[in-house]
Amino acid sequence: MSAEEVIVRVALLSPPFTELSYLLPEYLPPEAFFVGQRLVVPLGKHLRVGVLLAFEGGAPKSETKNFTLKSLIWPLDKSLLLSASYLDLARQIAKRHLDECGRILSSMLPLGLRMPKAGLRFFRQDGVLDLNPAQLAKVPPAEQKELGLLWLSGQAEIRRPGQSPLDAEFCVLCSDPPWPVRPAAKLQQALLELLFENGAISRRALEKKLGKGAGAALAVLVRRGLARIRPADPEGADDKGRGRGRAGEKFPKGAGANMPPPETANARSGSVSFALSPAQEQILAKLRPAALGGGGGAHLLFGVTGSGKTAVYLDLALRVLESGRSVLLLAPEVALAMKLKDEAEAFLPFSLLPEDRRHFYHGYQSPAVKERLFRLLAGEDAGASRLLIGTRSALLLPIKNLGLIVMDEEHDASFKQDEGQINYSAKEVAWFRAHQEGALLLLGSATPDLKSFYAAGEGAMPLHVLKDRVGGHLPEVRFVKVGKSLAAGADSLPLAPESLEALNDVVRRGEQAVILLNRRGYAPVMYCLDCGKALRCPHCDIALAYHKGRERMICHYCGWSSVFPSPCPVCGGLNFLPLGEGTEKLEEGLASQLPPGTGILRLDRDSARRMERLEEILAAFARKEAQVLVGTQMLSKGHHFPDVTLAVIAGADQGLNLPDYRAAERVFQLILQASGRSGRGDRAGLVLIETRDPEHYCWDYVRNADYEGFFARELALRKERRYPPFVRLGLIRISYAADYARGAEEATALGRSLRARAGELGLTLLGPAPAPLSVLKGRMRRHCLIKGDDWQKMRELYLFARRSLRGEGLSLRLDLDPVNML
DNA sequence: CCTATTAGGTCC
DNA sequence: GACCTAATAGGT
Repeated sequence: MSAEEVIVRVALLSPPFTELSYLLPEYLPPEAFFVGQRLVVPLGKHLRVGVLLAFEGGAPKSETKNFTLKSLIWPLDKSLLLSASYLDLARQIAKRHLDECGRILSSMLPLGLRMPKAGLRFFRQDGVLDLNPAQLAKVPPAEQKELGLLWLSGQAEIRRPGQSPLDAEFCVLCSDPPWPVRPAAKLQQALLELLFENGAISRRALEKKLGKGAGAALAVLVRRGLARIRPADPEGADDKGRGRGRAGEKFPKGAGANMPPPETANARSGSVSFALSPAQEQILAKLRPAALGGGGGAHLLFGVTGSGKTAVYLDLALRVLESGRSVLLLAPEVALAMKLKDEAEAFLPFSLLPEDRRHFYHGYQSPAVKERLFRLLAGEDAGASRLLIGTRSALLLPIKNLGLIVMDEEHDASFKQDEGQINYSAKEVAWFRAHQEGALLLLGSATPDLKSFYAAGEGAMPLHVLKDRVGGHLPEVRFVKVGKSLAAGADSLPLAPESLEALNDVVRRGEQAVILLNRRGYAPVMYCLDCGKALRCPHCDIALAYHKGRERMICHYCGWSSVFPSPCPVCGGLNFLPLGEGTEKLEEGLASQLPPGTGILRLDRDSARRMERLEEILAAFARKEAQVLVGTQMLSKGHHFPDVTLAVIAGADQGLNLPDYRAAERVFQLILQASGRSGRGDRAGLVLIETRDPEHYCWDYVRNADYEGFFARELALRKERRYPPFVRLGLIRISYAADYARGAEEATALGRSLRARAGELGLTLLGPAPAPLSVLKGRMRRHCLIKGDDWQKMRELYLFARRSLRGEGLSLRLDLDPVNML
């Protein structure tokens, strides 16, 4: 076999995400390639980006394969971007979830790094030659050879896309619904809805989604000030240049207002002091050596709201940075990450850490910004210490030389990714990263995940407790029984009379209140009075929620929406009755029940889809432009409003009856977090919890903010019912097209054979039962719940399930330790 | 008998 | 995911 025939293994970064083998092209020597390099490869008629995973040593086993190998086209990296440890991370996750490495990598990388859109520029004697990968593939061999030489001698560069104005220009929404456009302007409507749902989008993507003519519609919207076109990369190289679109920079001053401005911190750089309490000192005495020793491992910090966990994080961060290693601080939400950033900025001396080594990262940032930071961190030599603050996705950046990872609010469900097809958890990535780097992983929460707290109790990880609130008092908690207003009509009171009274008092005293209702929209159900049916999503077996502001009926599970009002699809009737209430209706109803002129703001995914709007709302409330803030669980987390003295939690029971073994834990965490919003200043706080079932065991512990009591009680229940942390839980999700007649039968048959196999493996298998959301996005869904004590056995069972499928129309997914049981 | 539609498998 | 192929249904 000729020596030139080198074969490489490549993981594709777009569907089908499989690993495939390619020959190296003749025009480049093997030395031009390395593991971790991104490559343009041909697949069928198209080009894809793949990552070089390995060089396949031996000669091709041609007799076993009935296809001819193709050569890859061209490398996309000149220097190492995806390090061995980065690939290892992806491979580990892939292995644990029985997924393709390529799919995992693709979910980890910024958009620009997965696209074969790059342009290659060659510097020849006679001038510059620009080629895209497709053109490159068609260049005659002799010339390819010449280009190969140019590449090797450094006379070539890879140009990122963005040349075309279609890619460089992003459309962004700059107004909120309802939009003043003619109902007949279908395209404009669709465009606005698209921007509302997806955020900023490039013009190319826009034209692809909405077809030709989208450009004209966009022009109209821009002219009318409803949308705007901005560069793909608003945080351009000249960082200070344009203030407008820079997401992260103008966070409400309210959040960090009690902190000294950065200049102050800078001035006293040498001896930074955050007056630490004895309790904090005591904990730090143990954590500092753990963080500085380089031994890695995870620690749990359990500290009630307001006990000063942040001070502990920042002190540790400071020490680790001083020791020359990098620090990653994670919060479950952008707004919280920003708050953390403000606090860090005030606390950490600039002399220790200049601007260019502090980074902020979150999902709202544009792909170009994400890619720039990715490249910056990947190109870094291990050495410089950096501070990176952000949300869960920041974990996927290739930051080197990590000494500390902090996950604040570690119990938060948003740390487990659940969108789309990927379901790995940030915590698992954090564990692995910490292990790789010998970094300390610090999990902090006022209401730790039961599993974490249990693990700590079992000695699996050290536990540190901060018991005392520094400043502020525990709020008083009262329960308000809501009666049988269930059948009452649309004009019933928005809240229980007792809550309204307390709310009025607070407003009259000039203080502030937050009201939490975990249901967005105006009304969760809309009945047709003519045929008595509720409006339903055509793809899911779910009632559509009425969103008054957007003038639409929306499916909260798949996002499908239709214009409202329009005739009932069943009977054509035009008389409707909205039933139940969401944040929109609550906001509206409150206006008439409070003193005239009372400011009411609403914070939920509808009102704060655009990040600028989220900031505006929080800032306006912090400036006391409104007395009442109504919102979903978005506002339960961590925001600090000193003048809030009342928190009303409406519909507190909703969560309790969900078909999920953690229902009580979630409600407990949510309410404790939310009640932490009340009475953080020097005035006493009051928390009112509206419930139909004041007897529920959960409330006893909520009343006294007794996490440990709740923990003990809940743990006993879990043990009795065989749920985590006493067993491990897995879910095999079975789905099939809704019109596939044999689906139910085949699922049952599969379940039968799985049960037998599960027995052999020592696992318990329940189901397949219809999933709680049994029809979603036009697919029937069933679940098999697996209980056992061995993840590997569950993987085996899943593999068995895949193998035993014989062309049935079923599709399967494995979800280990599911967060979402619906 | 011919064309439009769809299900299923493959891409290296 | 996007494409190709074969198999099918429906239409003239």
